[in-house]
Amino acid sequence: MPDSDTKSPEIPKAYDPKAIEARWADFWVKEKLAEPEASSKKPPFVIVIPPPNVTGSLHMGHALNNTLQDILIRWKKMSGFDALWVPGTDHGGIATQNVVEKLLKSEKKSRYDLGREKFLERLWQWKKESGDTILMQLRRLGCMLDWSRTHFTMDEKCSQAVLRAFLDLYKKGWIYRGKRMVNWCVRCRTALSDIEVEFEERKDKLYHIRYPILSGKADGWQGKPLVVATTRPETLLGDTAVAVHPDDPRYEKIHGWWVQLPLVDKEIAVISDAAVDPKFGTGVVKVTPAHDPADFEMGERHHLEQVVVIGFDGKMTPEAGRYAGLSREECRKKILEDLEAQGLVEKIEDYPHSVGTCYRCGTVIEPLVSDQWFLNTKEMSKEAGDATRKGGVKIFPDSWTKPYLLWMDNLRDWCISRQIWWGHRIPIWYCVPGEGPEHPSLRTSCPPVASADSPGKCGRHGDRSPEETAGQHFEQEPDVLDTWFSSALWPFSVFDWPDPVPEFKKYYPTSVLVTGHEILYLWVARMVMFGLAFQKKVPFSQVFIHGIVRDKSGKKMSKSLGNVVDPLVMMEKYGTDALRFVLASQSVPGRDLQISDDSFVGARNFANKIWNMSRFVFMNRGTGPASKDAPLELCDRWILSRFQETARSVTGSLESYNIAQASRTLYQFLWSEFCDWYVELAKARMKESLWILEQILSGSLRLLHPIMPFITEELWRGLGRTGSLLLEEYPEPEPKWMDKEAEEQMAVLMDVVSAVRTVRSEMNVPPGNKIALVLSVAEDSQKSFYQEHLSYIRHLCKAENISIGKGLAKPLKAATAMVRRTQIFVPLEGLIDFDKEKTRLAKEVQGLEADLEKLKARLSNPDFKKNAPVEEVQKAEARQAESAEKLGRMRDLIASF
RNA sequence: GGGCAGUUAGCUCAGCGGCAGAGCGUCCGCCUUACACGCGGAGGGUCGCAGGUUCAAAUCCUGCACUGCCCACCA
Repeated sequence: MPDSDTKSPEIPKAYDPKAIEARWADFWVKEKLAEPEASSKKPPFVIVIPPPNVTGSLHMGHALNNTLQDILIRWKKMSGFDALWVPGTDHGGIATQNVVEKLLKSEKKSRYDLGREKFLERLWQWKKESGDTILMQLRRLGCMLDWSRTHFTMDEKCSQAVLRAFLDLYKKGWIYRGKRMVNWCVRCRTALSDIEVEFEERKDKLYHIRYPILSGKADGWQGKPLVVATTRPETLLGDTAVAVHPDDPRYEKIHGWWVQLPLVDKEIAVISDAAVDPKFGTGVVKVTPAHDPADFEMGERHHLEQVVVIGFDGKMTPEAGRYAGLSREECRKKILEDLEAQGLVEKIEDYPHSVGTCYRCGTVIEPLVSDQWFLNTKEMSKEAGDATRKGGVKIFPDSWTKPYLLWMDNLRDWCISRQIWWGHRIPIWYCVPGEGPEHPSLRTSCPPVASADSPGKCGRHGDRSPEETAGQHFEQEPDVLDTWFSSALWPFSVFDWPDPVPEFKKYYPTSVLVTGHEILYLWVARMVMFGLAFQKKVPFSQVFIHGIVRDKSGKKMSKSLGNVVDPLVMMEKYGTDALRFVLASQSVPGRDLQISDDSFVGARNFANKIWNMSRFVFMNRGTGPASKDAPLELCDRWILSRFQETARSVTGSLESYNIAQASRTLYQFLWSEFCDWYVELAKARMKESLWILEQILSGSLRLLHPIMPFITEELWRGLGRTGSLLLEEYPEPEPKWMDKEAEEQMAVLMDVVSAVRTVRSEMNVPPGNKIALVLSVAEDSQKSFYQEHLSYIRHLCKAENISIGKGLAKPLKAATAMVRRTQIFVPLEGLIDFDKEKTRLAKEVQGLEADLEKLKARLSNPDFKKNAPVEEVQKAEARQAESAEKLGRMRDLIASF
């Protein structure tokens, strides 16, 4: 018996991804297959990568995001498009600065110890190491990125784009500086925008605190304190009023009274404001204008004093008197102790509520008043919303359109300044006299100057004599821009705007943006706004939103939870194609992905199955030439038809971004149809089948290539082809090979074979034993059909001496007896009851016909078309077409019996 | 408080008007000359609950329950 391993020593029995992956990844780069053909007449298909932050290495979310993009790029390239995928990385603002600060911490240093310049040097050094790692890892994933266009959000070109964009917006008056309450992270020591705050549900306490009443002797209030409810007793030190709802009958007599602020020698007024919810707590609220956004606004309305008791470092300020220097948490504890001591705590309730935290470090946000730069997005967001409503930006799945528009329509001004050092320094210059407060704006009375370079003079001092302006110099705004500012320019900064490369016209707007829903507002919405503002065109016409990678139990993967599945480890262990297949086959539109270590085994096995199926074909090529001219018989017609249907379905799924469906269709076809049935049948008639085997294999490799590029390239070579699959055409379904009759007939035979196998198994006939088979059919007319395909049944059931008769039905007991003589009797009457099937189908056809009649009547009614909403009419028409098509299919099916 | 998903086999999930499915796990039998990372077979389901529409509902509509996510100045 010839051993297959000695027969083809160069093809190992088990697929070993490691042996080939690096080779192909290099090949694609070396052959410049990812570079577009700008001068070709092919229509462009362009994706710009969501640039990973340079914070470390590739995680599963990156692997998913980039696998999906690569699938689209490869598919479109094979489908005749001029495909371009632009790579790059993001400086990542706070996220990256935090990473380096953590490194410094291990050296027991802070960024202030190093100073701005030295600290930035460290960051650039880190960027160099981390950024290139990520790009290399993307290459290992197989990503067909055009590396010659790699950008970094802080490189020279992107910085030019940021500068230009800032100055344009500043000139329009949309960027302004203002003293506002912002979300302050006391750990990162910077302001954050509203969407950079993440709310976290916490089991907290609601403290009811007594504020003694000082004035008034109206009925019922003698000696009683006013009780306020708060979750933050420590802010009491900054209270400048208490408030009630104007129409609250319980408190209508006490408006304008005075109460004693506990622990502080201070009297504060009772004000009335409609923002107070009478149903909350006691209906009385303490007002701390310096430390709560709602109170801040209330303070503005009532001209209340702002008493800052918590500083930018999260510690109590000197204003907090004897509590100064304590942290927020310590202060709360101390305050409560002191209040208890004075009997001023009425009660403490459990109170679950959500607390704002920093999206980068998780520290509880402190609302603080500070000077910040803001971008008024009113006009931009309106334009962006309208563009989306008009269909200029289509979001898949559509369920995200509504929340996206809701956000866009309710935008408040964007706080774009950050008090960190890593990022684009704001191009504003102040003309200042000399030493003084830290921030240059506090040292000058001159208006700030927006400029690309350090300006030589400001508007006010420009025409004065040098003596008058002695000591005057210019200092740049120390703040940097929110990292998402440069991200919002990404779709055109990668093409070197404001001095774009010549092919910019062809490649902008891009085709599709592929991203997870967690940055829909943070990034996608802002790209649309900036695209319209600076290019007058939306940056992409489609947005493909994929899910978030979660662990086995549905939790988000995070280092702190220790539930991360590292894509690099999985690639190493199971192969990159297996990783890609897992991610692809789990990417159901609108759903998050749940991935665990063992998700990969199935995908690895699938790769191995394809490997061995191909190996089988290769082995048989050696036995003789494939005969193109062998007449096609049923199983050939069947598999050819199934292949066309598979190609049709896969393309359709890809077009609607249903990557999971495309992957599963291919899996099902290759394993359960091609391998399990056709390849088995082919063994009995290799000479006649070889050509079809090769055809289907070659087509399948092409169909599968975008999802599993490595193994398919390797097998393509094994098939004796040269070049890359990327240069081959993506299979299109050919109607001439569609064969409903063959599919129906094969389905019947497959059912028969299954039935026989079941009986064999139930009767404990060893798989190796041949059996004699008696098939009992319902009608004489069916005999010829089975007779004609006896060889299939013989081969797949290991049967010989098959006899077919009509009405041979006997109880299964009889079959048992017969098995002893290795004869199996299989009644087919019950298995495939043609009459019953026909009746069922006839009923369905009747239903469809009735439905169609009704629709027709409705649509031909002129009143309906006139009065019904447009969508209603369209829906009816669509349903009519659908039903008609289905009816046709049904009738064909019945006819095939 | 508002919005959006989800609830289908022991587990993870497809299906989304026309015969309830896959992978994994379980059980039985097989190293059948591509593959034991494999082959054949079996068992396993009131499709969350309650109504409604329909000739026909896991699928469409209404309500409810639970889970998750997003949004909101829950002091």
